[in-house]
Amino acid sequence: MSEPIISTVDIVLLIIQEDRLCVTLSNRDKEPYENQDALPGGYIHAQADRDCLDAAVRILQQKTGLLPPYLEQLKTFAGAARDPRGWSISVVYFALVDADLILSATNPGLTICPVDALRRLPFDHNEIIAAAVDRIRNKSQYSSLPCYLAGETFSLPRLQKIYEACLGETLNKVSFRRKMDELGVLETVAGQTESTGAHRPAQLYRLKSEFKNQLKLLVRGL
Amino acid sequence: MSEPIISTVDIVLLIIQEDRLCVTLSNRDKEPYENQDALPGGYIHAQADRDCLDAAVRILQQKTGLLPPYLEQLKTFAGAARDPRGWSISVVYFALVDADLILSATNPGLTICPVDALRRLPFDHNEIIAAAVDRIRNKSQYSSLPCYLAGETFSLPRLQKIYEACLGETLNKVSFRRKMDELGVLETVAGQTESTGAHRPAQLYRLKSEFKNQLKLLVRGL
DNA sequence: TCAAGTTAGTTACATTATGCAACTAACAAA
DNA sequence: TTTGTTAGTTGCATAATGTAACTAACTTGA
Repeated sequence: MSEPIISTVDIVLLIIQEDRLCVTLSNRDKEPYENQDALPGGYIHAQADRDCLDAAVRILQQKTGLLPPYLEQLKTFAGAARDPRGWSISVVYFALVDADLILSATNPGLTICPVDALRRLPFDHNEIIAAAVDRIRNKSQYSSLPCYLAGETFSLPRLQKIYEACLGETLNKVSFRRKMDELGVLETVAGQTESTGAHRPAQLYRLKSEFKNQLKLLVRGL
Repeated sequence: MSEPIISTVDIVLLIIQEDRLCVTLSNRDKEPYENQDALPGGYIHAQADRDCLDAAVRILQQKTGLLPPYLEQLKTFAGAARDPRGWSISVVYFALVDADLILSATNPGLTICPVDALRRLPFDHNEIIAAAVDRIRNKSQYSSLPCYLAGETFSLPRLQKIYEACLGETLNKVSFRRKMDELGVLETVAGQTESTGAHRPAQLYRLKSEFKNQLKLLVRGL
């Protein structure tokens, strides 16, 4: 039979702040590591949660008060050594959301930290965040994933900055615009604005409604 | 606190047989679904297994008697509805191995079945296998993953057939050979052989030793 | 011994994708 | 109305990819 194993869900909630990829940490209100910042997480409730995604949505709601437009299972971290309480399983999800939604929520226990400037975190949370960054970096190469880090509407120059933050490298402007065009997930919005200064204002775009909650992959032959 | 949750590991062991992608099923020796074919799996032993990978290796060894050259975590399937015993978590791995290794093992409880000709399986195992096929199809587009389905040595025409079985489409010969060359994971082996008929024999290749157990990804800019 | 059949592997070229530099456009501020 | 700054486009050089047609190496059978 199965031994008693601690079963939890943790969430890597990523946002863009000042053109940098950042993770949202939550101050722990219980032992172990009470009062330290760590990934938002919690126990799976076999009574309340129909599946893991349910648990992730519930926990995210409790800790941050929001339902992100993008939520995907990342990986499961398990073993005897990762939690002082003993053998544990953590099913980890990663979520993408517009930074403004978090900042406007003003949840007191939350901290935002750039993923490349993290200090040592409890459990194996540094390793988990590294896996999430790997995943988003990989998917950003051929998908519209980073769009979920932008708000409802955004300019292409801003979206390019977001892609660059995800990928950790600068991109060519013309190539980027061509690629977004051929992905076909964006549409212009009538009023253009985003006039942030003494220069030509940028056209605003939004995700086409049919892509509001899914990935469009660009399939490329071998 | 956490409720008691059944914690298991299941494995999608993929091989190529007659140029088709096939999955290895194991006859269940216990309830539920006793005597039916399903994915090889078993309970996590908190005492014996240091982590999930440990458990996967142990279970694979028990059920098939082999250690595959490639083993990667696929996804975790969990919920109240997937197992008649109640709320369960299954951390699923997928493994790739040369078909000859399985066929020579002659483990009596094993069945090989093409992934596109599966009947209804116990639990959510059809869904799990579909996820594994998705993953390998995706990774086959830009990595050397399918090489682990070939044996120690293989010809390029045979490797191309394997890639085609993984991707579910035919490939261009010249493009395929160019891509394998630029991936840089293969080396020729002196004696060429694989003369299977009245025609020119094919050069044999093998994975360079530094790639025997890892993926070489071709990074492609956005 | 040599022609026919079959698969392996290469070459040459057309087509498409990508990267870059230089351009024009649209605004604010002075 | 000139200047500075960012948005967006155009044209072209270079690189990647797909295709057809080739040559190479073998076995078999006349």
